[in-house]
Amino acid sequence: MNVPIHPDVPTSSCAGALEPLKVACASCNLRELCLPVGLTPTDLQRLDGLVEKRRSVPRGEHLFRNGDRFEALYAVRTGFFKTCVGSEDGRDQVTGFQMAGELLGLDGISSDQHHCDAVALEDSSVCVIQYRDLEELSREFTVLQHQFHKIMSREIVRDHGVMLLLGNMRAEERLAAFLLNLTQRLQARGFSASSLVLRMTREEIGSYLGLKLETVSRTFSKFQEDGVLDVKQRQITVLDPQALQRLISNAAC
Amino acid sequence: MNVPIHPDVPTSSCAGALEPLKVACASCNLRELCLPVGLTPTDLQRLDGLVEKRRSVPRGEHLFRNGDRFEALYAVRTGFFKTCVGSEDGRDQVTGFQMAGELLGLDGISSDQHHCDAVALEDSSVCVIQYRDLEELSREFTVLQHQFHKIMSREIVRDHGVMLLLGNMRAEERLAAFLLNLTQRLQARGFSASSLVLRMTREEIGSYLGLKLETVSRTFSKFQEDGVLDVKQRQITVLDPQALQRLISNAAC
DNA sequence: CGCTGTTTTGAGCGTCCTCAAGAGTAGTGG
DNA sequence: CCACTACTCTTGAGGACGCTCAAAACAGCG
Repeated sequence: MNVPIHPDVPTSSCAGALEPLKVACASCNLRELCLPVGLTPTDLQRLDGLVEKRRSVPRGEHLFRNGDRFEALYAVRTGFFKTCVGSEDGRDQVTGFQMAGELLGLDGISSDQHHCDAVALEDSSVCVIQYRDLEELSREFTVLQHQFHKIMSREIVRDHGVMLLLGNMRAEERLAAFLLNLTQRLQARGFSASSLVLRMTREEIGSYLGLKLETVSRTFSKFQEDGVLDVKQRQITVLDPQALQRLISNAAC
Repeated sequence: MNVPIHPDVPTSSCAGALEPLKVACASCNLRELCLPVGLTPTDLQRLDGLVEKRRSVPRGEHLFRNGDRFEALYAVRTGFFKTCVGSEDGRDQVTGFQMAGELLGLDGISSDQHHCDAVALEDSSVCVIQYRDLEELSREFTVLQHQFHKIMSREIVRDHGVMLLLGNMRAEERLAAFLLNLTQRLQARGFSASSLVLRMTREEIGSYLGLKLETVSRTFSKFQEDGVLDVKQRQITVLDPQALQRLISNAAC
């Protein structure tokens, strides 16, 4: 388990059942990371109708699949997801890992059907946001509209960063960038920046980074030899974060 | 020059000066590819205020740069662009090539500043769409709002496709996918599907595909030897499009 | 405890990169 | 019109990085 520093951040242990429980964004402790960033408390009240229900997704299950009809976006409440796209000939590529407060399903807007699979990597729960409702409400709330656009744009910027990684970096640099990104996001959620538990396999990391699982494993081992990491299976301790940073900054040297 | 089949599609030859000429989307022959897809002619009339001016960008010049304040989106009217992101240590990655009817600048919404460079690869002209105006109008026109969301989502889906390419494909497959994508987009704009002129260097293609320019050149040569392409510098003729298709479908075999 | 899936590690190989030279093309100015 | 320069593209030879194939160690779970 990743150790929560802020005790009010939800952990997997409080994953709810799949009842359509009314959950107000106003009282959600993820509101500073999630869709309603920037909304005033009074706006938030009126937003209650938007997130009408939760859905829990057990580890290994799909939240949605490539080809599914698109109707809703999903905000991760607890747990951890991966998204992946597949090529015509069966290979697949992990396109991202999503944690609490992050949005899933944006790919579906383009043609009213999903273009990737979303799979829970641990027992998870999401808030279901009907896209029609979001469109309607964002016509009324300028702040919500703007925030939604920002989230989509941020996803585009993120994807461009991944392209840079896949197109230009070597194995060590890719893994370093991946780990730094993970720790930063965990830190923003109140977890330790130096100790983390990977929710995904070496193969999934490899798929995301454009590497084979053996290469990922070897690179972890090398980081351990160099004293940069302590690796015990999926339990990772970052001993020298600056070494990771140097890898991706001085990469050309 | 790519040979227009539909004579009403604009070519570079009619690139305008930089006067703030009033250009109505209603009378633009790109309207079926561009932002106002799906709007009725009467809606289009009311949209006139949105695209208030054009801007022409000579070959080699920047439309915007990483770090520039974000204020507007740009719809390519004529010409051809590349976008690229740079890493901390100076390497850069081409993240896309944009042609007539495609939107530039979506990356800027995330933090009110641009996160990539946009460079004209030939003398080009763009329609300037003030983002504030677009937000405002899309609150009024549901169709416009939805179309805009679709365009952002499509960009995300496209980026995921590029990740798949960069993460899983080998050099020949990457170049085949690139060429098929280009010819399809040119075809949608009324150009030949078999004959095209590349607007970018081997190095830029390589950067986009995560390859070195020598590898791109070698792969072009191999395609020529195999009778799949005819390559005369940047003048490309696709002799066997199905062979390209097979490369990316049967890739694993 | 045995089964299964994940991870580690080794050895050999292939694809693409690096370095380098030369040919082709475009733009500039005499 | 032709040299001159700068840039782009092609092609070759050698090497490096990551992949493939394979086996064994390890962890999780019924």
